[in-house]
Amino acid sequence: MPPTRPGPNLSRIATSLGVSVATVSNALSGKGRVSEQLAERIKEHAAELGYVPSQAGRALRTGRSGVLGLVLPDIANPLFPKLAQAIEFAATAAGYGVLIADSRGDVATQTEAINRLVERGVEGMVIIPRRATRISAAACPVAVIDTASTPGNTVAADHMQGGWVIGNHLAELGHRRILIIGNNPGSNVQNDRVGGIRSGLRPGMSSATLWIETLERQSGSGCSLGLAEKVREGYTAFAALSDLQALRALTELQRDGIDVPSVASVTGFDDLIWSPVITPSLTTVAMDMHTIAEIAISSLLQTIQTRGSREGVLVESETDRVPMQLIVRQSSGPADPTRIS
Amino acid sequence: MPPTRPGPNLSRIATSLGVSVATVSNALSGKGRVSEQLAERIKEHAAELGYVPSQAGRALRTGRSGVLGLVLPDIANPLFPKLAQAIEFAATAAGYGVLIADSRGDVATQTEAINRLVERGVEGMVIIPRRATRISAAACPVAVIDTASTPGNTVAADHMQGGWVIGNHLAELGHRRILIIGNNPGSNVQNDRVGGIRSGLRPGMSSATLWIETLERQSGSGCSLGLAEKVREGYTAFAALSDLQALRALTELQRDGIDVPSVASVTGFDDLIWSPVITPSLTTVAMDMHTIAEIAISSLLQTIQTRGSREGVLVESETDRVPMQLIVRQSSGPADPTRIS
DNA sequence: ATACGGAGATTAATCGTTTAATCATTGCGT
DNA sequence: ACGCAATGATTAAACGATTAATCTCCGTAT
Repeated sequence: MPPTRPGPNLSRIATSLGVSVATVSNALSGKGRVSEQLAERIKEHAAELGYVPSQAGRALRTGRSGVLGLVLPDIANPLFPKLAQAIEFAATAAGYGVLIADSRGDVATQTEAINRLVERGVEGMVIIPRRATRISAAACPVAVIDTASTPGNTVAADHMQGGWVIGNHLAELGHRRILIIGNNPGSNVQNDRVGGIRSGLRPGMSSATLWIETLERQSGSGCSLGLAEKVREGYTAFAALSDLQALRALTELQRDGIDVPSVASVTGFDDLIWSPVITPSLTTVAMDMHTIAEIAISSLLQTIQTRGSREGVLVESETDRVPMQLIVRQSSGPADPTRIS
Repeated sequence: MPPTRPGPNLSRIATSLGVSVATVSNALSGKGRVSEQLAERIKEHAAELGYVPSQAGRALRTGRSGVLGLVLPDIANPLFPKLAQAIEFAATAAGYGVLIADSRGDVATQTEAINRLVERGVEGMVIIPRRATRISAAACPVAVIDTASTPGNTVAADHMQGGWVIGNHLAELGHRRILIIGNNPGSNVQNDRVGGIRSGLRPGMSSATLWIETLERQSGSGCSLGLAEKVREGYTAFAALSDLQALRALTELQRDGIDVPSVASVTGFDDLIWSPVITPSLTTVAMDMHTIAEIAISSLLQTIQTRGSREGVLVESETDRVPMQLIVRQSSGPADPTRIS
């Protein structure tokens, strides 16, 4: 009982016009030798019938599914919407579909998710690895988006440079003591950002780093970061490694009656959805997701074309880091001259 | 030049074991009549060779692609990660893959995105419609997740009840004047929430509604909401229709030196990522994404099974609204007795 | 002895598309 | 006229999996 498919197919168009299937295929794809008029007639008729080619049939014949996989091991990451959108856009522009797979943070599930994608016949995939998990080559070309210092990284924002931009920005505003607020010391991205920030500081400036996960392991999750105390100690700027942590810092400061930015400046990373709308709006650096996705997809597709879609390769690209852009808003300002030591 | 596919297929296994393809297929699917021992041998050998069935071949023959579509017309919505995760989880559990499509807010693009999914052979799709766009039945079963008052809605959080819970919560805290803060008056979801909140208020309480988009059209985007003034007017509670607006309200109040919650309470909707970590942490109501996704997927699959995957139907489910759950945190508290009129 | 039944396997058709190979027709140069 | 090439179309063979139909034994009942 082969299920009778209702949609028109090549053969239906063919018999209906009294020509052969091959001719119809050629006419629609513009590949073989078909006369102008006939090709035109065929196209018209196909459109009339609302013909949509069966991806299944095509995939079977050509071995190309026209689908890429997107693996998100850390889907809770709030920058995911932008990323997914950019990837989907780039893939769609190239005529590909995007199959998502989520591993909910679990490494075993990640492997399984990758396998599922392979079974579904993806020609390649884009992986945003969860914290420093090493991607063992899958059964197809893989593009990794993480950070330049991650081995096997294909392309990513230039987190170092982004850090530098922030460090430099705070330096120019006259800040001397900077507290860097990160989430997890095991993250390659966050470490690169820390390094970047430090490289942007001037002689005479000092910085310390506060890791929230470490703190919360002692004081419980959702605990105070003790920033008011830090302010008393002389810190005038808080450079968070993500807008989420920046938000946490900002609200804590405000709650404790410390004005931002007149008393202390706060900066973030990634330009997440809330950054423009909070008060004060958040100074941050944005990744150029569009370009990153573009590069990831195009080098992925190039690898697929040259080496086939069944070989497990880590895709490389000429441009492996894309500059981040500083967005100055209201949360950063000149250091209070009365408070700098 | 049919590209030679490297992976083992049924026929390779068959010849390698000296049996027929059909037998191998039967053994692996457990369908036909194959002796115990032979079936065992075949399975072993298949596993050894790392056989993965070609979805293309299977899809072509059976007409079932094993793939569902997820249409997100407003992918920038920060609740997307949770949603995508829940949908992907439910679909994976049912043995389906999830193809995403984004229409970037554009209605024309939305139609095109739906068509692309159909071309890719999805058996059905889940659509989260952008603001009140009516989903004209596509060429396959469609489950809509929006709100109960949307015609054609399959399942959604019970936004009315969620609103009621918030209204009731504020009433119990002794608030009298409530300002409801929404984004867009054209959103079904937001309107249901407004109605819900009002229904939770007690006699003697009053509420007004502030639509941010309307305000921004006059005063420019990112403008102040003028909440300090509202506080002076006697409002003691601000009920935002989304955590994003709640965050905006909260930071604006704090910036203006108004303490939350001792002077004014703030509540949100959706329990977005930042709600637990800001200071004060945000009182909100959460959607049960897991259950919603579960219901959407299972009724979608049921429709596909009974009516086939080529008929454009709006899927219905017995349970069309899933209760929301109040999460009381620090941003809401008793109304200041000296300030209630 | 013959027919029957059933288990265990194979044959072959089919899904829809692509494409190399082939065939038929016509025009054109010598 | 005859061969040759170009053009326009057809034939047929895949791709890989599924499945209805068929075939082959072999044991057993009539």
